[in-house]
Amino acid sequence: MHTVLVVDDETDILELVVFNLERQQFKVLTADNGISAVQIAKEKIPDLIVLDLMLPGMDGFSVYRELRADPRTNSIPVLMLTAKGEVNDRIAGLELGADDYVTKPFSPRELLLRVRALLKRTRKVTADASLKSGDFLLERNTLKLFLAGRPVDLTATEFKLLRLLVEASGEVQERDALLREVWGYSDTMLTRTLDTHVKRLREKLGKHAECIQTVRGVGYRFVSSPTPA
Amino acid sequence: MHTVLVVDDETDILELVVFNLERQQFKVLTADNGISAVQIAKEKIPDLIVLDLMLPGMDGFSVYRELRADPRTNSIPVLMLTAKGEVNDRIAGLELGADDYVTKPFSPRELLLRVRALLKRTRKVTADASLKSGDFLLERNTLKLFLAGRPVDLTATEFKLLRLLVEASGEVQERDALLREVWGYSDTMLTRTLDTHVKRLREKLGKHAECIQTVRGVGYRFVSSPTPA
DNA sequence: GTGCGTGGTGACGAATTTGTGACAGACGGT
DNA sequence: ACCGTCTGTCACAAATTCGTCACCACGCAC
Repeated sequence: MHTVLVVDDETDILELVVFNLERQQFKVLTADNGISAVQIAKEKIPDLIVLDLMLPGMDGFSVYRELRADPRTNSIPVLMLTAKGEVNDRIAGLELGADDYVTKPFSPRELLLRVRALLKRTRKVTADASLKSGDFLLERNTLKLFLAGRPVDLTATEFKLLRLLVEASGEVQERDALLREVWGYSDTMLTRTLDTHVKRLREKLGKHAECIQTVRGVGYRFVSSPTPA
Repeated sequence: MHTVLVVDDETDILELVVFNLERQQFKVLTADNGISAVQIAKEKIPDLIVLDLMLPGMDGFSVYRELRADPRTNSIPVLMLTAKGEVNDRIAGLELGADDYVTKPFSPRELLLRVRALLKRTRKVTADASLKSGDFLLERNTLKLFLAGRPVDLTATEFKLLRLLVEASGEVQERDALLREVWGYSDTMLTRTLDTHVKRLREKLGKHAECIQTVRGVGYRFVSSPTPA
């Protein structure tokens, strides 16, 4: 199940819909009027935003720029939608960084297909904007950690470290890379510094300590749901 | 730098080009005639395939299906390209699973932009092409081996060894070569070290142990589907 | 069957790599 | 200056990995 924010002028409302990838159907979840689309996006963090460029009294492009400016929304794929079919406009949209661009008139089916394609493509990247497993919640965007609802204080270094690990969730991050990215280029760091910080992170992660797996001889890896062996 | 395979009829050739994401330029690498596009794709494993549907004497859709049918190419994003501008055709393309669809006439710049967008989106996914064959899935980044879905932890050396074998799937790798590439140049390794590691690998491979065949007097060979012969 | 050469196996100790607790300096706020 | 926190470092413990060896098993030629 995916959440898609549709910023449209057809109905003159902003719709937060759930898109069922299998059944290929939209379903309106909430409909708020008078609230900025950008506002909603930042709160709801949808998986995809369908942005109509022909908004009344509003420049679609500037909405887009706002979305890209905020860390919470800047990685959400955007499908632009417009009546303008001119090549120039299509280029402008794509050049800005839109992930796709559909021009009216289009069949609902085509839009659906493009949405599906986009969701499929970006699922892994955006699906877990915030990682959750049980009482463990790591907000990727704000980079705050919650355990059982309670926020956990992370120091700056721990933050950087955890962030690198989480952003490459599932992949092994080499010790060298971590040292370089967290502490800057330093060959001075020949010691157990990294290990110590990993230890401290694990302490704060409590029973979720296993989420940070050590890969001997290589580095560390973050996994949301630790698989035994 | 990305490799893009362009299957086009404009020039009547198949072009393997390198796409410079920063400078936004294509550059023809090789141009072979008379060779199946699918063939090239399977050999070169490009990062992206631009597929013209209006190939002479050839159905673009069937090329597409062939690409999707092979494990080596089935994860490569495909951008379809055609003169057919009808909605139905666009739907057909997207429905098949194409990652994008551009209709002629289009400005070269727009194509470039779409290519860039696609590469950007799929970079991370395809960059770490994981080796797959049968039940095997060897993820380079993760340093993990999946057997029928279940993760198997490999040590650094085991991984190097298996990787070499799998990458040359089907071919015999000589003992010397393996020793050299895994352990560096070493004539010191006159012992049973390689054998031991092969043994350990086979243990971890479980019932797939037979996939690593020993070729007496020469070396080892990896085969995805061991033939009893 | 016997003998030779090559590969397989289990065990073991050394080497390498990580985890841990403690500690002292640095930094910032009061 | 005082105090608490954050950080890097160290010495040492614990955990794995790795190479080696002795020994066994198998295939092949005779």
